[in-house]
Amino acid sequence: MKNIAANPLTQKLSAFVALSETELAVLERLHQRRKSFCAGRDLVHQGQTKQAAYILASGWVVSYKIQADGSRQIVDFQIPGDFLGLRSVLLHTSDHGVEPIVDIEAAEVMASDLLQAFAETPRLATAILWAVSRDEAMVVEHLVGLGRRDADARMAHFLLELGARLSLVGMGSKAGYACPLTQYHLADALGLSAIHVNRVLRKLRENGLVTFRDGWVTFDDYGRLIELADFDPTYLDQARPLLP
Amino acid sequence: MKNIAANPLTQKLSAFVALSETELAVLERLHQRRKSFCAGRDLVHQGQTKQAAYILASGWVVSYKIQADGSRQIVDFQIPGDFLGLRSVLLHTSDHGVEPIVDIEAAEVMASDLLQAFAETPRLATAILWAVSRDEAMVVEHLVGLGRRDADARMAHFLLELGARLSLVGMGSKAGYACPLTQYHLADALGLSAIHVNRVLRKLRENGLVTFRDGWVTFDDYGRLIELADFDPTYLDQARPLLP
DNA sequence: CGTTAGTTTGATGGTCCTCAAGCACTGTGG
DNA sequence: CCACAGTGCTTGAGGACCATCAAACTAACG
Repeated sequence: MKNIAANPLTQKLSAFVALSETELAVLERLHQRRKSFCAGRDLVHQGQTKQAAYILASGWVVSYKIQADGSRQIVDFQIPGDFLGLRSVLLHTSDHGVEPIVDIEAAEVMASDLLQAFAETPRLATAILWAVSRDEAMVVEHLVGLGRRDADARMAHFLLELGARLSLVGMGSKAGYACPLTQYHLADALGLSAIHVNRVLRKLRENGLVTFRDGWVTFDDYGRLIELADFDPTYLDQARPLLP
Repeated sequence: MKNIAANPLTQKLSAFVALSETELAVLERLHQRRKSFCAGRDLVHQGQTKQAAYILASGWVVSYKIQADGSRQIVDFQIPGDFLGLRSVLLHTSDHGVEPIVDIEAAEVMASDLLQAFAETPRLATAILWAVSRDEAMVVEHLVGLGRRDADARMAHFLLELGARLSLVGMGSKAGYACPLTQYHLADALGLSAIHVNRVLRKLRENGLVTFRDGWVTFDDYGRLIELADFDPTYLDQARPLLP
């Protein structure tokens, strides 16, 4: 038996599909072309036409769009095990920018690598498509939050979802997680001003729900936080494996 | 030469890929299992576990999520040529509801039909993946609008995007388009109250930008509307075909 | 030890929500 | 034919939520 959680993508997929030796090997092969990028230097520029897709191996990344007036909307954060820039490859042009929040390592994957892997192992293909669909579902949930949740519920939901995602790759639990985001990141993700983010965080902390401080998120009352956020982890937290 | 625009999906894809006879035939075959559904009766319920995917042949459809407090957020509208419920098939459970706005016709497609079509015609597979990626890009743009645009720009952007999509299937132009949506639909899509939607529409109309009235959208000043909305149709309006 | 990035607090005001009510149009049944 | 209910559109008044401006504070870093 190999080391099951050699990389975070494998770990994530293993939670939902029992992977065979062959499939584990294919996943490992996808991780070969490792590259490092340092924090703050855009990995992909908005509007860039030629680029590859990546699998994030370590570190945090942010995907965002800049408006004409200079304001920024963060679409999603990527954590280890997530794909970067898949859509950009298909559209042949990137509609958004991608920036490492901390120094990261990522494996470059060509469209051809992926197609070959799919042809070899159909079950793996299904697992990866599941992961991509899950990412899409998260974006939709994010959209709902921006449209129909007030600032408190939005923040609560965001912190809970991030916690659930991190748990899947062994970087978090119902107690909390390490988090390199600044309040400015939260503001740009949640469609709020950084000032209001600060007030919301204070309120949640004073109400004994969750603490965001010194690069660490602590759930003080997981149950009440879920209630406030109307958080339904179904789409993240598949109860049983999708494939036999 | 066959009738090129036998169905709206073919018409949409033809704008970006020169399709061969074989590919046209495969697309036609996907449309075989036609079904009709009447307005207002949910096609897919939020949380439903078993269902198929569809290609919309005629009519308008809305995808939405209902919150615990009863409020509704519309994620997207589908128009002829669009896919319905593709993600739900992969996730094995629907995270959103799907409701026809008017009486519609849709072709049911099984996952297996799609996979077979992909295997037969790789170029068609790429074209369809492009269409799916474009849908995703629209959801992202919608998210940005909710997070970072004020009500006026949001409305302007929405009406412009819809116009561009409809033009691709021959149902609209830079002059305007027929539109069966109510102001309540707009409110639920844009994260506003119906009352505020009404005021915004009045303002846009009085400023000579766009008129939304009696089931018809008329662009009174396309250029200024684009400027107000910061609308960039790149992601919808591929300048040159993606494939030779 | 000044600079910079990030956090915190206060004051003021605008955007947009909520409540309330009226109007126009359509279809229904007495 | 007319009362009626239902749906969708329109307008007004008051107020909540959150943005903006201004400024102080901390910690890290060269």
